[in-house]
Amino acid sequence: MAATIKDVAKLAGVAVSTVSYALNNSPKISEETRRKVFRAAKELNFRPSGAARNLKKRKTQTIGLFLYDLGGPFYSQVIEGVQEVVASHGFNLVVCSTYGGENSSAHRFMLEQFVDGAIIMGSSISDSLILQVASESFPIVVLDRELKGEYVHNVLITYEQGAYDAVSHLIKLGRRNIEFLSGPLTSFDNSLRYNGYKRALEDNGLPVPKKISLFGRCLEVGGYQAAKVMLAGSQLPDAIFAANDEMAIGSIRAMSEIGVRVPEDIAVVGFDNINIGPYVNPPLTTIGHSKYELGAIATQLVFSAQRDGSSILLPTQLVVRSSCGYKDVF
Amino acid sequence: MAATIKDVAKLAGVAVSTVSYALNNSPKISEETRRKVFRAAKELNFRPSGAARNLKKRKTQTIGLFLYDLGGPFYSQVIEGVQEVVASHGFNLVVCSTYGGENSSAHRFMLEQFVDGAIIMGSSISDSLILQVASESFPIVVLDRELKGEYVHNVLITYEQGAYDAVSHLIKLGRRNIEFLSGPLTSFDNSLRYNGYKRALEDNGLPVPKKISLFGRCLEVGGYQAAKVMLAGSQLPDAIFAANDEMAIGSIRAMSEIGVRVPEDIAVVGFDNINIGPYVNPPLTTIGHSKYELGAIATQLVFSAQRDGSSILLPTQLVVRSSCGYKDVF
DNA sequence: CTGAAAGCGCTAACAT
DNA sequence: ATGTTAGCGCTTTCAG
Repeated sequence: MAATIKDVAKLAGVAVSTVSYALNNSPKISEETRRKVFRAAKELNFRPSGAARNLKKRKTQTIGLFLYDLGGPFYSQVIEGVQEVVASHGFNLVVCSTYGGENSSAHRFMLEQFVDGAIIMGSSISDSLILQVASESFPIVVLDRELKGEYVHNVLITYEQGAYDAVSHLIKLGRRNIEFLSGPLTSFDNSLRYNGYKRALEDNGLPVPKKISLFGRCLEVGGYQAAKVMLAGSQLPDAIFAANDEMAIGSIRAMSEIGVRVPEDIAVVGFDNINIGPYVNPPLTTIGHSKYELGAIATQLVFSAQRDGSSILLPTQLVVRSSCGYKDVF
Repeated sequence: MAATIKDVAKLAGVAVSTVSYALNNSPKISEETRRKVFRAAKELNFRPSGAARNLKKRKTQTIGLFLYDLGGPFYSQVIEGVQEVVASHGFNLVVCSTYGGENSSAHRFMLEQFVDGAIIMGSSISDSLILQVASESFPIVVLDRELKGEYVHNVLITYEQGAYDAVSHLIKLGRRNIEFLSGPLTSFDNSLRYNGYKRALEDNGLPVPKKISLFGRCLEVGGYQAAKVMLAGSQLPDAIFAANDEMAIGSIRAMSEIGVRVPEDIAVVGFDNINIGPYVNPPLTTIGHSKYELGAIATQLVFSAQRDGSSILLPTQLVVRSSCGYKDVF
């Protein structure tokens, strides 16, 4: 049985309240008593119970970051941004998966108020749940959807514009037959990217293909498979705009396997500017945005404790490498 | 003020214990009462307090995964392995950074028994802390060091052998002057890799360079910088064995910048087989090990609840791509 | 400066 | 099948 504050009090010959004060460095306690208490605590190998403290204080001093999939090249940088500012506030950060729906750790943590605030990315926590639990004592910021409510903030990225820029770039380079490698249709991000794609085509008087290629989640294999079937078609596009870099990379792999040259035969633009980008062959032209900043700003919003939900928009920028052709650099 | 179980009891016109039983689906409760309770709970927007439950039950049903840096291509797969088996036990998973030493979330969580078990990777949680807190009710598994104690388990990878294999591969391919791109000297993993390197050289009657290249943590830039200075030296090696893939990739970047050809002039082997490996140019020959399995097995060990610390050793294998030359494939 | 005591919200005997 | 009640370990008035 682990020692409690009571045991420490007994050993030190003081009251429990004194122990509590001493351990929390309250100025009320004399140096001598404090030392006695610390000695006793060490001797008993005392470790305070976080659960008891949380219960009493009705706070946990921790922020939750809830993501669908904890791996993923995209997330790692936003995690860093979050981590940094959470730590600077002296809070703890837990990152949990939303995988598993109702039974996911993230769900339980939200419901059971294990955290004092949350940053949510990915759609597997429902709007209604978020609105239900958000409150002054539990601010929430969502990263990839528009959701209005008290104590819920949004930080968004100009994905639509980014997609528009990507496709415009392709068009400027002379590509005319540009196909979209899509992520899940239910994804807000994905639809934004599709919209930008469509608008760029229309603004340039190009027809919008009704067919879009789609293979499950935005993973490398998804891009690979989608490209495989695209390549098996009768008429090849001269460019691909992928909903994200991983899919773009997958598509490049599929093409190189059958000898289609990138960018000579087919140009490729990705989205997100993940770390691998510069290393693939050819180095990937893509749309970048600051993932670190996304995390950091979101976290600041959590701490801002504003009742009125704000909505922050972060820019994207085209990052030119060579997967669209050497005219890329101009 | 959020509703408590007491409020629910009052509204439903039953005792608090009845509410508790009902909400926890105890069979003791009649269907009718259960429904009444659920209705009341819903009406009050009742959410149970995890803190109170944890305090009462002295368990949290959550496992902590403590890593130094939550991003990193290496970790993502081990996280997946952990996530999966934690979920299959119906537990929650929190992943926290050990960054910040004593004040890191990970530290606090260990100390304040926020989790029922921990998986620790990276050395910033001290051996003594681990031994201090490990117990029947708090099993710990460490992933990258040997540490014996009750309720502490190790899962290790045959890094030494992997390094041996990597360097032997290089030697078989005719390379004689092989340099080691080292990670932090304090790192257990790194020293294992160095030992394997050294042993392979010795077994083949090759001299062991006293110089090793070293630039901070095992990151891409570290490899880049280390390679830069190496390349500035008078006598170039004909091969590089990097302590991990990221450094290997960084070194390749440094070389391609000044026109040193890989593998013609200098062959490169990495370590860890991270996801990017196949995409860099040239595709990286490396030493692989199953990171998913590492996480999954570690987690099973947490749940095994054995008093005697066990130590599991996972194998590595050479994965041949083309950064060591086309004779690679044989 | 220190001690006594009242809970925080829940669970689980135990009693009915 | 349901109610009463005693804590879990801590913080924090309030008294001294």
